[in-house]
Amino acid sequence: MQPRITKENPMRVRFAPSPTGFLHVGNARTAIMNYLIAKKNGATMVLRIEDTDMERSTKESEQSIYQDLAWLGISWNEGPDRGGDFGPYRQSERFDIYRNYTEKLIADGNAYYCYCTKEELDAMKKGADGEAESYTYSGRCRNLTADERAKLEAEGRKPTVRFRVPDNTSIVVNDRIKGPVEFNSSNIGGDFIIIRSDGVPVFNYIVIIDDALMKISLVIRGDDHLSNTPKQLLVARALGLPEPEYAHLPLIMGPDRSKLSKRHGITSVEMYRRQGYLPEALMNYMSMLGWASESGDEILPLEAIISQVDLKKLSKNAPIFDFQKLKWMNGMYIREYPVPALTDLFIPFIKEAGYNPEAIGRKTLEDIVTIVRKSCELLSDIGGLIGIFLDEVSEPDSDADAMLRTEEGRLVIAAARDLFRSELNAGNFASTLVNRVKENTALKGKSLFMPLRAIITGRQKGPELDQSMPVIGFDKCKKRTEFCYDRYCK
RNA sequence: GUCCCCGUCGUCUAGUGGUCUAGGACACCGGGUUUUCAUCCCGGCAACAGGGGUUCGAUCCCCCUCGGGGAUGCCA
Repeated sequence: MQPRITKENPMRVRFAPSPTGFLHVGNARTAIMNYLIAKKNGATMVLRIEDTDMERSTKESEQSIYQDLAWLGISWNEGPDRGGDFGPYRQSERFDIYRNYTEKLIADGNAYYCYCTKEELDAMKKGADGEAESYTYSGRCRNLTADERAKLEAEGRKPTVRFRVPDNTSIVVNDRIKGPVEFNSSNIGGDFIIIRSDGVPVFNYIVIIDDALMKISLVIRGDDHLSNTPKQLLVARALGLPEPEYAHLPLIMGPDRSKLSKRHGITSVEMYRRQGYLPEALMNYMSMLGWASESGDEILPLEAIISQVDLKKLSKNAPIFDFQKLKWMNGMYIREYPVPALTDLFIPFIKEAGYNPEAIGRKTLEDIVTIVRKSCELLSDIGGLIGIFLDEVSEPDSDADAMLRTEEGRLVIAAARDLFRSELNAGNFASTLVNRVKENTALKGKSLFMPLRAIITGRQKGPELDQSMPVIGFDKCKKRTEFCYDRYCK
């Protein structure tokens, strides 16, 4: 994506993850929406790393976020990894910037030092009629004199800095998705901490500074931030900073309607990749979560999604993540993908299943992929299927075993063995085998194919038999037939 | 508790004051094609949370109730 910061097109969006673990699909959706909207409008997309939670933030997480975004096909114009005119793009590298603003807030009387300890705060909460959740900070450090401060300081207390929330002030968030949402400053929880006692600033404070300084015009983020937006807006007003527009995306839910989390299933983008989802499919599914295209089509190329995406069309309801539908969509992508490229995508999963792609050969690989893709919803599904083509003998599974023990099964085994020993050759054995067994046994349809399938593949399900047999090859098919004869017909 | 958001098939959604017998997709069920499983095709099941208004007429507009979610951290 080329940056286009022009007078005609100053739109700037940002994705601001915390590097505290793998990229979660909920965050991925936020990233995707930012990307789609940026693409649609020719906007600049900023990637900002919000790493002020020193305990949980790691460099490895940051790297994995880059990787996961890149895998999805999301690119950005400015960020820690590629620079830009509004850096640094890691909050941990911007503390000097925040310090200046904090000093200004304190000088203007919009913020003050608070010497209450965690323990004292906890005690006050508990004291509040046992209703800890309705407690708001009393503001008891609001008007400390210099002497009082010095005394507290002498006790060895390290102060936090709190933002002084004005009384009874209306704050309206003009949200592009929700519409105008009105809050009153009196019930946003009282004076909130903006600098921890260790000197590290908190998210609610610096996020608005960064958005302003990075000239973000539209903040697209999760719904969970909506309630905190008035705090951020209050900070912006106290500091005289420009306010961005907002679009709060409804949160993605799990099947039980609570915030999607690990206990609902796979939630990290990384795991989707490892399980054999195609980035295009994940991208398609997540992009379309919450709205529908005009035609009603759900499988759309990225360009079509970009041209149709629109914040106004987004549903206000929190969608439930439908693992099944994503899987279906993935299967559709696997079936439509160009075979050479698809083969490349399958290769890691073939290796994982214990087979060596180099030894198999490109031609055979592509033949296998062509046949097998119809039975795959995930790339990893090939692991359970590829052995059919490559193993010397197919050990029958329980279904196949049961089939081969029947009278019909043994009849087919015997007939096939005779044919392999007499008239069949490597030329066109596949179709000949089917037709001659049919003639010799007078079986047809299911009762012909199921035993044959069991003999050749050891399964009752799988890729199309007449296409598979030529790829498996004459020798293996013969060997497997002899194997079955020895086991079931003696 | 308080503040805020949301409420159309099980799920994702389309929909508009009358054209709605509420449409599509996933899932599920049934049928067909495939000399077989799968793919593919066809069909079926299934929803406007409830109650008041406003209106000639409400799924759609307003209010209340109920239900769900989020926020309320020296997390982001």
